[in-house]
Amino acid sequence: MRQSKLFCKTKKEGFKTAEAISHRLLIRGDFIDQLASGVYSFLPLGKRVHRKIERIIREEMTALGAQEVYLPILTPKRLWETTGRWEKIDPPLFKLKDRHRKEFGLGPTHEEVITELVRTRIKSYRDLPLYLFQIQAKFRNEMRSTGGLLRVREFIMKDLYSFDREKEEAITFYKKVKRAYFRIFKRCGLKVVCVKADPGTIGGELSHEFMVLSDTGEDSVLICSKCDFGTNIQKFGKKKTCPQCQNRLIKKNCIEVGHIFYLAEKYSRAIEANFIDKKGKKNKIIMGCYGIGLGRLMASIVEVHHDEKGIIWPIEVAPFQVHLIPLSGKKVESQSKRLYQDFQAKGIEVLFDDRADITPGEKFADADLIGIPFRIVVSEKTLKKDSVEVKKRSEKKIKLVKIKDLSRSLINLC
RNA sequence: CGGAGUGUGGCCUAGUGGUUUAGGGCGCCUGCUUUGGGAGCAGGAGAUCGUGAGUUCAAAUCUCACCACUCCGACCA
Repeated sequence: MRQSKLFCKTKKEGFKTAEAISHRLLIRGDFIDQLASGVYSFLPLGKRVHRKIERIIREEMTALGAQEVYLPILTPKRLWETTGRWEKIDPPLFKLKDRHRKEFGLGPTHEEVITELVRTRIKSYRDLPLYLFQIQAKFRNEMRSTGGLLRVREFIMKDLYSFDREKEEAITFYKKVKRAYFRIFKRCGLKVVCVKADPGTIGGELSHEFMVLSDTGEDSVLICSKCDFGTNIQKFGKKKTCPQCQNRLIKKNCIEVGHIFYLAEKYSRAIEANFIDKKGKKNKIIMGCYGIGLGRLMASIVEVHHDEKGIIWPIEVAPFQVHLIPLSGKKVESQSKRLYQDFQAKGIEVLFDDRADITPGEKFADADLIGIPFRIVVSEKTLKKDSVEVKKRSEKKIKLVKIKDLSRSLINLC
């Protein structure tokens, strides 16, 4: 992508009342634009990052044997009444009426919808287990939105739903999802703590939250200073030492990026989603549901990976892998164009700062703000040695690399 | 929903009743110059001072109402 064509206007100053660092940096870097409180547009850079996160999640879901579906956002009132959540769900539904005065809710989660879908076509134990997921918009009528993308009213969420024959099978899958979640967050460059949680209005018997440790977090957890133990503060009471290794527990702020629930029969009972087992007996389908908020995850990555100059994207979620920055000069121009084409041919995602009449300082400042992992500077100085400068966004040191060796070393790094 | 705060060109802001036909910086447009950390000079465009009502000879400035956004509480991915 040529930066001169990129729909992105970075700002030198963000708005001062925003508390969350991710909020300020994503706005300044023009990744997102706010339309209303808790309602955001994703601009090309932001959309690219979001798509990378989607890709990671989609891969991990597919690896679990789950199949992707699309479920409606506009959902009829009667479906919500089967579980009593038309009135009771918290945060409340966004409700609206059609021209015939029929009532609908904008889906904040899809247990009812998917259970209804599965009910009409799963009748036999032979059809189970079944795992379906969706990556789409959810609407939540929150009391208040906060911290940019950290808590919003419209957002893209991955929801996975599991349908099993019995508890043991369902719990085994639950554990598999838990491991998949750790992989997802790791690929996003995040260390998470998984803690036992309260099922809330989703309901069910067992649930775990995945927490990213970050000062901006609204939640807090107790983590062990030595081992990997972590727990919810309310659940743990006043104890000060780790039950696993007896070392000291520390309180940390955190952001909830994922939540998994073992639902058992809660929804299959209400919606009468049954199957016939081997012995010909009717049973309720055993369910689980597993959510990740993509925008919140994206903001959490920024909360963890940034410095005073801007964002430092982990390679797998970066909007581009390489930021190619030519300084002035005829030779520089032709050489960098060649590099740009070469990278594209090799499948390296590159943002080419071909903007004219922009001083080096401004290019560098933008590069630091946008946070692409590798920066390559081409200048008269470097070309005298048939080289370019390669700098990692996460490091201070700059390396001179011979142009003939460049593509190969980059492919290894990306 | 309760509490606190803010609202002045796209962004950051000065201005707290009267030479304010609202000032500056960034950004934008034109021309020249410049090119290793957000450049320089010259010229230019762009604002019903959140909205409405009121007080006053006079309102961006005071009063009231409404709206919007931010932050704290509760809830959540």
